[in-house]
Parts: sequence; structure tokens; C-alpha cells
Amino acid sequence: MENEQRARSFEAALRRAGVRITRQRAALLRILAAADDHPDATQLHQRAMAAGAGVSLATVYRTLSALEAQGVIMKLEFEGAAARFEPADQQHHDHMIDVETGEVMEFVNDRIERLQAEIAREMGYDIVRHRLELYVRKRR
Amino acid sequence: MENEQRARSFEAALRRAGVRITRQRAALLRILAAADDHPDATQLHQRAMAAGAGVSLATVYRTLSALEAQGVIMKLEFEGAAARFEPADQQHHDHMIDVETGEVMEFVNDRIERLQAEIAREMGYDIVRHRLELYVRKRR
DNA sequence: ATCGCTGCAAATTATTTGCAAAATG
DNA sequence: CATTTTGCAAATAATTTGCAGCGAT
Repeated sequence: MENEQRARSFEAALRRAGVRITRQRAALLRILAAADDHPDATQLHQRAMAAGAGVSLATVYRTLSALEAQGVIMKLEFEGAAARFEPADQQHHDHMIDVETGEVMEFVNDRIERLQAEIAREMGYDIVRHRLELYVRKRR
Repeated sequence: MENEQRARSFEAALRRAGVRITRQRAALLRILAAADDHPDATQLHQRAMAAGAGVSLATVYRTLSALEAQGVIMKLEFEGAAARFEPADQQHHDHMIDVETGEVMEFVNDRIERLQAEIAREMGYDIVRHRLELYVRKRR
């Protein structure tokens, strides 16, 4: 499977930055590489435990911070919920959250991206990062 | 001053909804009516105390919840910070946060609003609410 | 053999809540 | 006067951290 491939590339990035790959981190990297549902710290902890990797929740948090600092994952803070995480090795995108089911979807829109940069520029600023979330409900 | 006017209109909305106007709430409403800097609960508490209104922080939180439920104020949850609040009697707008100073600015862009609705619609959803925040740095 | 990393439990931060007393409409 | 609302302190929830021992390079 290519998830293993992805996990290895994450490890490589970390090694390059001088971050040690421990048993716990290796396990979390594989779980993150396989996740496509934006899990939160508790879910990652449960998955790691289910996978037989003994990891404490504190270590999950510490690892997530390290991975975010290295640009391997991105932290997502949606309204009224624990922080969720997603691998960062993908195209930039924004999120759409179904308020009924909690499902998180991704979307890309270049026009919006350009308009944002334009707005910031007009006000004399450069965008460092941005956050665009659409809280939606399935149309009936 | 017209802030007093605004505070009264807030009170009217609450009375209409059967919410009691206590000394503490009246004080907070005036502080909110005069605030144009998106204060958080602690700041509102400090301002209320400074204004001589004895209010507990718990009451500040409970009042803010009530005001939000009545649509009098909006709660803003920016990255890595306590929730901030702003009066809701204004045109819809999004926020731009200077990552260096923490300053919060407002902006409106109809094209972005339309594009968002379009994106949701194309995916079969209706937008319930959305959040667009630009974290920026002053251009040099 | 270093120096970073982990587990555990205790500490933080922001916010919420139970309960008896106080205040509003 | 019937209900809300308040204050206080204790409870939560998510996340962070101190410290002593363990383990990766």
C-alpha cells in the first residue's frame, strides 16, 4: 500500500530535521498516513492503542505538535470541537463541515484564494495563512 | 452618545424575548455597545469592574451566552485565543487579524460570499454559516 | 554515552455548572 | 410572588508540562 510510502516520507522529513523516530512516533505517522477523516488527538490515541502501539495521550499531543512544527501535518480547529489533524502533503484546500453529521469535506477554489490575497493587499497586508470553513446542511 | 442608543436597542430585543435586564446585564450591554475592538470575556469583565459594576466572571459568560442566543452579539473564535465578541447589529463581514499586533479588522466582499454559496450548492449543500479569517502581516 | 523522548500525574486555560441567596418583572 | 439570575466554588474539557527513567542515534 502507498500509505506506507507516505509514512516513510513523513519519517524522512522528520529525520532530516533531526527529530527522533520513536516507536510511538512511527506508529502515529502510519495512522496519520492512512487517515482521511481528519481525526482528533483522542481518536489518534485510540487508533494507536487499537493497533497495539502503547502510547500515552500526552505523547500523542507532543508528537502532533512536533509534526505540525515540521510541517508534516496541519492542525484544524473547527467550531466547538477538539482540534483535528490532516497530513500536510496535499494541495491547499479549505473545509466544509456538515453541521448535521459532522462530516468534513475538502474543496479548492482559486478565485476565492485570489480574492483574499487581493483584499489583504488593498488594505496593505500580506496573508500569512487563512481559514475558510463552510458549515453546511445537505440540501433537500 | 449613540452608544446609549445602541445599548437600549439591545435591551429592547432582550425584553422582547423575555430575558430580564439585571444591573449586570445592563452594564455589559453598555460596554458591548461601546466596544469596537472585539473583547473577550475577561476583558469585558475587567471593563465592567472598572466601570464600577460588580459582576462575576461566571455571570459575564452566562450573559454572553444569553446574548448570543438572542442574536444580540456574535462569538468569534480566532486561532489560539479566548473567544471574542462583537455586537451583531451590523452588516455581515469577515475578519482579518494582524498576526504581529493581534489587531482585528473587518472587511466585506460580496464576490467571495457568492462564490462560497456557489461552491456549497454545487456539492449539494446550503450554507448555514461560514467563517473566513485572514491572518495577515503588514506589507513592508 | 548523550540528549531527546516517554509516561504519569499534576497543572493550565477557558468555560460551564450546582446550589442557595438575591433580584426582576 | 414566581422565576430568573447571580456569586462562589467546584467541575469540565482539551491540552500542556515537570520530572525521573528510557531509548534512539
